[in-house]
Amino acid sequence: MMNNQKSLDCLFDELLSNERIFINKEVLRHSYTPDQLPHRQRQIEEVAAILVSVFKGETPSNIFVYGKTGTGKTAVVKHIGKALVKKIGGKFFSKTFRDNNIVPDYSAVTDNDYPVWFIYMNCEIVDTQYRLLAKLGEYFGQSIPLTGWPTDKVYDTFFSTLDREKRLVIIVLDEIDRLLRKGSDEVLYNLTRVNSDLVNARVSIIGITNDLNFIEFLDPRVRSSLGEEEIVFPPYDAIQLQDILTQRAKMSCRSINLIDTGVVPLCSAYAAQEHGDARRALDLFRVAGELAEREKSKRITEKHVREAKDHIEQDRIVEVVKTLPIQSKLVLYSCILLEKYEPSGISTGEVYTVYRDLCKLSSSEILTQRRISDIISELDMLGILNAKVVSKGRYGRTKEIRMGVPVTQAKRVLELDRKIERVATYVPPIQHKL
DNA sequence: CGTCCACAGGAATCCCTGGGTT
DNA sequence: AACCCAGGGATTCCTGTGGACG
Repeated sequence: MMNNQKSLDCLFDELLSNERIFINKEVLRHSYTPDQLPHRQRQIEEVAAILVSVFKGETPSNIFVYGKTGTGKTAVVKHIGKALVKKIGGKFFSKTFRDNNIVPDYSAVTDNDYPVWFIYMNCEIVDTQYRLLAKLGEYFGQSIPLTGWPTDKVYDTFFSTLDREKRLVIIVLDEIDRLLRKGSDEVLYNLTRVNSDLVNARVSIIGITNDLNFIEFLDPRVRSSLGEEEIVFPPYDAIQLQDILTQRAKMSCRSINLIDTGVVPLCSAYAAQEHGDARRALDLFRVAGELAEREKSKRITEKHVREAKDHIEQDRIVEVVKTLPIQSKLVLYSCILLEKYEPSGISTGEVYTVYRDLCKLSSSEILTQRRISDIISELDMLGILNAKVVSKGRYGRTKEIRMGVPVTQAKRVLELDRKIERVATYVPPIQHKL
């Protein structure tokens, strides 16, 4: 009978634990734009105040928006785009491109006086002048191949279709710094001064970036044009993050009671440490919830949040290392092998000699030291390595390289690669300190 | 105080891929 | 088929440099 009793309890337990915590995880995704944007009222008003000239039939000033990642820049701009289009009475349209990559559901056309277009572009994906112009051209119904044409032809086609009728085009360039990176600020220059050549159409640009130094590297002419209006998004503090997270948590969970009281504050505190990144807070919360569900826990607890914090970092490392090109893997592996002997920092030269041996052993192509130097810098930017330029006086200048992630873990992931596996038995020549 | 190491890192160029036009 | 074009990775050639050593 005791047995019976127990199994009945278990039955309920099981039923209860089968009920999931989340009912809608969508709202926790980065791509989701909520209707309410807490603690961004001021920024919304600022942007709106500039764009209001649309209603007076004027061309709004160009806007430059900057702030760290996860401070709501993109969300605010999209939000306003939506509101703007709604107000004018336009209809949202979405368009699937041939590469069916971007479906901009917040771009819009109205038929009031003349059409207003609100176009959102993420320059992380559309990151060269050719691609940007081609993409813009596509919006206006031009069919431009993904590659092949000379750029000036792409520009001309874009320009002439744009100017075919009277219209106002607001172009949002998110992650605009990507366009500058490696190369041409030509597009920006052309786009910012396109108005002087246009007869019918008008263009205004909203540039978004999280790179605060970005402006300094801009061509002065572009800078002054793009920065007609500047709007700064300060990082959220822990309290503000709590508000944001609470709002989303309510939407995503079956019941707010499934969340321990410490959970939201803890997520927010962690995120606040990382320059107030709201995305981070959302990620932490989502992963914590997923972990809770996985272990059939009825509630999300602070323990889950702490686990989530590790989990996210681990996942990132595994993902990044796993998808590295083979040359980068070989370089990283060289660093790992050397790290044992020189934990205080490895030099580029040392890495290169080991790397060369590894290449021979795995019959890979040997790249030049110049290139390896760049690869090391790339790994540094990914946070997998820490490379600092130091001068050792009489003994030259070099990068002092350390591991940026746990060695054993990185090693394990690298050795999943067949080519790396083949060189796993290699032992670097013994280094001696001076 | 000047030298000189061991590279850093910029610039021009090449090579290759995927796609165009004639 | 012959030739042009953009863009990304790589090479070649190069000038620049912080500071310990002598």
